Parts: sequence; C-alpha cells; structure tokens
Amino acid sequence: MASQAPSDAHRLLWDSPAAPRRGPKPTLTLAAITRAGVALADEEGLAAVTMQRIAAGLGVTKMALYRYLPGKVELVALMTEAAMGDPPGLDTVAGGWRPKLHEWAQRLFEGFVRHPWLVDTTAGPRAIGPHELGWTEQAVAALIGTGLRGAEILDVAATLAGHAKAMAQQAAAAAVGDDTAEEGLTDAMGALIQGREDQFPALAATLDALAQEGGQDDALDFGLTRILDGVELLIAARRPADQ
Amino acid sequence: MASQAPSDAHRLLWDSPAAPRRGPKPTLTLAAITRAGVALADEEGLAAVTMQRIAAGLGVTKMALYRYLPGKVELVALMTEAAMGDPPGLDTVAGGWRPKLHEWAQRLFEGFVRHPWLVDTTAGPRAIGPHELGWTEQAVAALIGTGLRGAEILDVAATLAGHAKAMAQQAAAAAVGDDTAEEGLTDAMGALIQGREDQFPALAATLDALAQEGGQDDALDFGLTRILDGVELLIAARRPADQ
DNA sequence: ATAAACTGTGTCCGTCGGATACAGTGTACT
DNA sequence: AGTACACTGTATCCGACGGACACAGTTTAT
Repeated sequence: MASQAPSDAHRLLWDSPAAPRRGPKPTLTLAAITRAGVALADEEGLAAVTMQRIAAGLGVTKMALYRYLPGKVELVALMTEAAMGDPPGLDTVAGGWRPKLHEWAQRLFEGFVRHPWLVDTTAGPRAIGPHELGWTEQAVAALIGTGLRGAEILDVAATLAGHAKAMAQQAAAAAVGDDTAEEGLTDAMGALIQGREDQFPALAATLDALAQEGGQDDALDFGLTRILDGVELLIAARRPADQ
Repeated sequence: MASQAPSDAHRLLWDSPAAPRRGPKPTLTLAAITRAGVALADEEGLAAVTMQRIAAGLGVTKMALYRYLPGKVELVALMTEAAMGDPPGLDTVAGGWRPKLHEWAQRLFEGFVRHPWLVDTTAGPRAIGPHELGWTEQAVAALIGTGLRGAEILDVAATLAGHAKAMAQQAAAAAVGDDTAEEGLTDAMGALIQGREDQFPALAATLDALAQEGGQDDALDFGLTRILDGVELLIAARRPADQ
C-alpha cells in the first residue's frame, strides 16, 4: 500500500549499482560525477551546476552523463546525499540528550554553511538518502528514553533542523549580500530604516541599542539554547515524580 | 558609507513610480503584473512564473513587461512584497509579548502556507520591501520592554521566523509529495525504514510509537511553544528582582 | 566469428531570460 | 497648427538550459 515505484532517484541513493558485463569500460563513475557536481556547487552555487559544465570538467560531452543518471534531479539527489556526509557519532558526547542535540545541531549547521546549496536541496518533496535519514536517526536516538512521545521526538528534531537550516541560510545571505559586510542583515535593515524611523520605531530603537551593545551575536547558539531550554522544560514536565 | 546605488529593485519596492508625461497610455500596471505573477505562483509554483506566461495571461507580448520591470529579479521582489501583505496588528492581542509573538508566528506561517514560494523568495541576499520590514517591526515591537538586549530581540524574531518558514516548507512538501497523504514525511520515512530497522533502530521505534499514539501532531505549535518557553526563561533571568 | 550489450557523440527541439531595433502613439512646445 | 520627442508595445535574435534520439565504436558472451 506504499509507493511501489521507488523511482530512479531512490534506487540510485539506496542500491549499489549492478556492474554491467558487456560493452566498453565506462570512463566515468557515478561518484566522480557527484563529486564534480558538489565541487561546482560549492564554488559557484547551485545555479552553476549544469550538465554542460560538469561534463566539461570531466572531459566528456554533456550527453555522456545521461548514461549514468536519468536526469538532473537525480544528480542533485546524489550531490545532496554526498554532501550531507555521515551523521556525527553522538555516543562520544557525554552529558545526556541535551549536549548531544546541541552538538548535532551545530554539526548540521556547519554542513549547511560548508555547502550552502544544501539548504535548497534538502527542502520540498524529494528522494531521501541513507545519510540524510541517518542524521535524523542520530537526533531521535538522543531523545529516546527522555519520556517524550514519538511525535514530540520528531518535532524536536524537525525544530532543531529547521533552526540550523534557517541560520545557515541567513549566514550565507550575509556573506554574499555585501562585499565585505560581516553583519549584512542588520546593516541592510539599518540602511533601509535611515530616514524612516517613524515608520519602524521599534526596529530603529533596537538597532540603536544593538550598535551600542557591541557584543558579538551568535544567532545559531542563541536560538539553540532557547529551543533546548524549552525541550528541557517539557521533559521535566513529563516526569512528574522526578528522579 | 552604505550602499549608494539602491538598485532598481529597491526603488520599485520603496518609491512610488513617477508618472510619465508623454507617450501612449500604458495598457498594464505594475500592480497588475505583480498580481498575475502571484496568482501564477500560487497555482503552479514559482517555476511556472515565466515572463512568457505572465505576458500571455495579460494579453501582451513577453517583452512588453520589460517596459515596467528591469527583469525577473525585480518581478519576484514585487511578488514577494505583495504576498507578504500588511503585517498583522498585534495591538489587539492582549497578554503581553508572548501571545503577541505566538500570533505573529502563526500569521507568518499561514502566509507561507498560502504562498509556498515565499519560502524561497524570502531567503538569500535580496531587496527587502516595506511589508517585509514591517513584519520584523511588529515582532521587535512586541519584545521591547521585556528587558532583552537588542541582539537578543532580533535573534528571537529570526528564530521564530525561521521556525515558521521551516514548518511551512515541510507542510508544503507533505502536501505535494504524495497525492493524498496527510503526513507525507513520516510515511515516507516509514517506507524507507521498512526492512532496514537494524540500521535506524531509534527511528523505527519512534515511528512505531507514533503510530500507536494516534494523536494529531502540530509541529508548528510544538516548536513555537518550546521556543517561547525558552524565551520566557531568558526574560525571567534578565529580571533578577522580579516584579 | 558473430550477435548482443554497452559506451560516448552529434544533432535537434522547446523554453528560458534578455538585448536590440523598430513602428506606432500621444503630449508639450514653438 | 505643426512638429519634435518621449513613450509604448512588438518582432526578431541570441546564448544557455535540460533532454530526446539516432548512430558509430567497443567489449564481452556465446
């Protein structure tokens, strides 16, 4: 009663390819194509990843790639799976679920920063690979035994992943937006408000305060701490007769 | 020392267009073009928004649109600004900062669900319009007077917006992924794990538990409550001598 | 040796965003 | 009133994109 047509992307992500027996030796590899795609996306963004450019980088015609991949969708799926990498082993993180999840979210954030295009490719309806599922497995494993219900565990994982993704997206935007701007977003907002303080009074006051505080801002860690504080409250509430 | 070239998109978003004095009357309006783009994106997704299709819908040649817009980037910016709509008035929400922010995030989520493509267009380096900035203003205004520092206020707003965006993205993926699947993501994960329970034990157990719980799951509200709980803790900590 | 399977290539198609040149139209100034 | 000019919408063209298809060359199983 489930999907019985696993689609080509699914097969490429989960099955090891059956080696053909006859015909000329392939000059390329799925792994090599995927690697070229990841490198290109890292350097010039996802929009630069075209069949032409990948093929040219591999010294091959564009259409040769279609001997290995059904189309670009599958290529992006493979690139995503490769760039996600193996999920971090959280067993070495001591201190229970909270440090584990903190570490998990930070690692996820780092991955999104290293490969900004992952933010786009890990959204929407898509084929999910073993690496991506492995990340979820790690977060869920850290929460088993906390007394949370199944839906709550998945919601915590989704909330943390969403936060990591959103913060990485914001960081990427700030890095690209202006040339050498470190805090691109607040600067951009400040420039917009200039002369319109009466229209955005709270924002103007907050940006003023921000400028005088001077302290550095780690938005990822801030939100992470808030979320985990909230989760801690829920876990405590789920154990009325505390240890 | 800031950007002195506000770009065409900036001008289109913030300035009212100067009416020309000579020449034939324009058959179109910026607002009409924008409306057509929003409608098309709502119905068939952002990818369906091409100059050709918009022009055809308006009974005009593709190139006629370029008399009103410099390019597609500006069109998307205008569509985004229009679809964001006026920020909600939170003055009518009683009960202090928390109910206000809860309402704010829910409204934002609803907007992202109504126009799923907003998730894509409100990310990355872009031109920000008055509506979008107005949303931020509302959230910041709700937090002024709580004792939070400027950076913290902005971080709270960013965290909440990120959560709303991430949950809307997930909801959109679930709606499109399968035909009539309500809980697309968990179903998809369950199908993947089928036969691989030893590789994803925690996930398998959690999905089993989820299936037996039966309760409905509101991921948006769950994460929202966690985040706001965490913010409440921080606000309480910022007021050592409590009221 | 021969047939079958497999590889990479060349060509073609429709669609995309956009540049450019051009003809028609309406207003402002002489 | 006449004319110059600003402004409109259109037609044509371009390069790049993803992809379909037919074809020639290469290797292996029979």
